Amino acid sequence: MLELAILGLLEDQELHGYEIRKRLRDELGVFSNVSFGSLYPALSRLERSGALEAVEETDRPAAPPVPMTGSLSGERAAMRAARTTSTRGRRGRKVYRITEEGRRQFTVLLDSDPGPDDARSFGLRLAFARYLPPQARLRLLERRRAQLAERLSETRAAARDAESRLDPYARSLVEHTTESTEQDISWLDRLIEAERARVPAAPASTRATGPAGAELTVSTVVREGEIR
Amino acid sequence: MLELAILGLLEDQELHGYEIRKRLRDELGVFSNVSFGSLYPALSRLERSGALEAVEETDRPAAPPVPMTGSLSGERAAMRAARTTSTRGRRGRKVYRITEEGRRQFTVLLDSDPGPDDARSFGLRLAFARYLPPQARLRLLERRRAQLAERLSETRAAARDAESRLDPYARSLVEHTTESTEQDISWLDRLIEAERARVPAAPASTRATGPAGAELTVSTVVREGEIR
DNA sequence: GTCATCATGTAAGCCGTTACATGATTGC
DNA sequence: GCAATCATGTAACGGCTTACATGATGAC
Repeated sequence: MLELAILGLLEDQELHGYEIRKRLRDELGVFSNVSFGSLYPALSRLERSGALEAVEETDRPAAPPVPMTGSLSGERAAMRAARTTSTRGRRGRKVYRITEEGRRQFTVLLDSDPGPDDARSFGLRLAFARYLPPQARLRLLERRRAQLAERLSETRAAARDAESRLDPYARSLVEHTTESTEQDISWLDRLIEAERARVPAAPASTRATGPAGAELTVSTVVREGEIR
Repeated sequence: MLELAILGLLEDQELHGYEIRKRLRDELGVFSNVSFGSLYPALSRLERSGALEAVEETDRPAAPPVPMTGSLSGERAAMRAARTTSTRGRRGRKVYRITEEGRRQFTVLLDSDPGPDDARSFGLRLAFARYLPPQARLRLLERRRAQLAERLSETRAAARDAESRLDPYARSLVEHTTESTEQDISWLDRLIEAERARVPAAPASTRATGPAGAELTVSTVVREGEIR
């Protein structure tokens, strides 16, 4: 999940760790305040797996790759020079760039079914939906809709059973959750409709017409970024 | 969190593990499908800490306390007898009962501030709100409201900055999330109002009148139980 | 000079998960 | 007899958190 988010951010531009954290918080809303304790190890993993390549930033933006020399003193000197000469001396920040392999991994991650989907992973995928081919985009939306619909009907069945012994607080909670889910579903319906209009040549897949049209009143929307 | 949920369920009645799992799923909605891998260890911990006491179920519901004798063979025999004689022979289920110490722990857990509150923990606490004294109930609601309000204004600020580079999908996501949060907040406002009406002798605390009245358009409701 | 912010990282731990192992009871 | 459900547990692992350690730079 975190790796998906990182790769997605780096699709657009190269960034260093600290900045990635900011974007995750402000841009994506998801992962409000990822901790460095999980961010930096994730970056290392991605680098080891060949999805990212890191460049010690020397001076100006878009500096030449500067392959690691192994000569520490040399690199220190370069850094010091950069510091004195230019815009603003920065500590050696590690700027990450996505590789072809990384792009491939991103596509795979983005399009894979996360099983019992939670809101966060859906929110994240939707935020990167522009990188998905139209049919995959539609599949993402429909999958989510189906899950919410199923949840909603289960919740309703359970609520019918337990309603009598529910106190006002629990009841209000259940009702509010149900309403929210319903709104999430109708939001998804709008997105799905818009998406179908954009791709009228939709190869009427069995999945799309089957369970999706069955019932209309399901829900539980995005609500990622809840953890803070 | 799990322990809070378990203690809350057992406030009402004694239950065995398998049944607790069901209730967690159907009644509370939270923890849809807690795994046994976390449920049973949690029960053991609670028992060790003295919050629960376990009785091997012998036969009829509401069997006499049957203090542990230490004589395994004796208990086994009782079980076997029960199996043959009565309603339906069951495997030796371990029925848990909350102790006074457990009730104390429950109260503490329920009323403690879970720091950066996530939706799940709020939902859970609200479901057990009947066990809270009125002022604590009000505090819970106001705390949650304040958190949502803060989140909302942060999201809005971030959205203003980043709006230009947001594609339609991300933008729709942000908008929908914002709306949901607003609705969550107004739901909370209704609950708070109702609560204040019930306790007109509210000792006008500084926390209540200060930040809570500042802005009206914040939100992000319950949405627990998302993980399934 | 010292404080806030930027910047990177490690270590330990929490809280949950899946997968595995076991076995009794009920219904077909 | 066999499968589904009830019932309890252990082991390994996952993904994130907090707390800690370190240090540069810029503003006051």
